[in-house]
Amino acid sequence: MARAATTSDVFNAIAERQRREILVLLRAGEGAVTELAEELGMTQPGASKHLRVLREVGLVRDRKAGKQRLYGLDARGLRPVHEWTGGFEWFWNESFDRLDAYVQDLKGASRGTG
Amino acid sequence: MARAATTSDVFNAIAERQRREILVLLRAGEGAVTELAEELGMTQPGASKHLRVLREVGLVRDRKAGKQRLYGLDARGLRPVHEWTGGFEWFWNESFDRLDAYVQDLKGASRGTG
DNA sequence: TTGACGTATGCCGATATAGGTATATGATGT
DNA sequence: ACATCATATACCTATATCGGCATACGTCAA
Repeated sequence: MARAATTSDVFNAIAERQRREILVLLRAGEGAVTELAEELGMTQPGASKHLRVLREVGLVRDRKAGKQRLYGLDARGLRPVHEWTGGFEWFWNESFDRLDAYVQDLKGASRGTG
Repeated sequence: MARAATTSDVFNAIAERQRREILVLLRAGEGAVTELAEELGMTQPGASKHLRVLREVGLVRDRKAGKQRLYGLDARGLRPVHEWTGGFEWFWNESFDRLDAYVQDLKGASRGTG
């Protein structure tokens, strides 16, 4: 079995750095495919394919504007990712409470582990 | 070119559902490979491979405990993901300010887009 | 219709994956 | 050393990727 499709999940969609960069760019406002491609230093088909993935997971919307097709951010799909990682916030905030002793334990027990 | 390695990035590492489930399980405390494999309904080698990925990106630490090898959560690596997605929080919280008009615009302009 | 522009898709090659099975490695106890 | 248990790795198959190039598709203007 191969890795899950990039379109199966927002997690998979944003695993690609270029796609994350596209999303960041789109925070500034809508952009046409060619613009985005140029700003990210990739080919037009490349940008188009990435935008397709982002569109299929709902992170991006498009509208026609003359000959162009403007892509705009719809970041609501990122919320689950934010919340999921937020479920671990405790583990890096309170890392001096319970976690600290645990980490010390790890370090003492196996020195050349990581 | 293929997709980036799962070990290249925390984003890539957590793109896999089973790995996310492992992390969730480990919130309850350390666990041995066999335990995790059983709880997640996967084979021991399968769990071991996923744990290897998580270890290589630093989301998990291991320590020897007798014959067993206990894996523990080190969720600090999830913080960048949380913060990155947090950079888009504005876009789902204030979606009635600037974004709303924009989305309406999208809906009106292209009905059968998605 | 023709032309020009913008975008999407098809095909290809190379690569890294996830899952399974068998087996090697490591650690413990006798 | 040996047997036993726990874990990691090697090998395999099938698959989905990402990137590039060529080209089809869509849209607008004359």
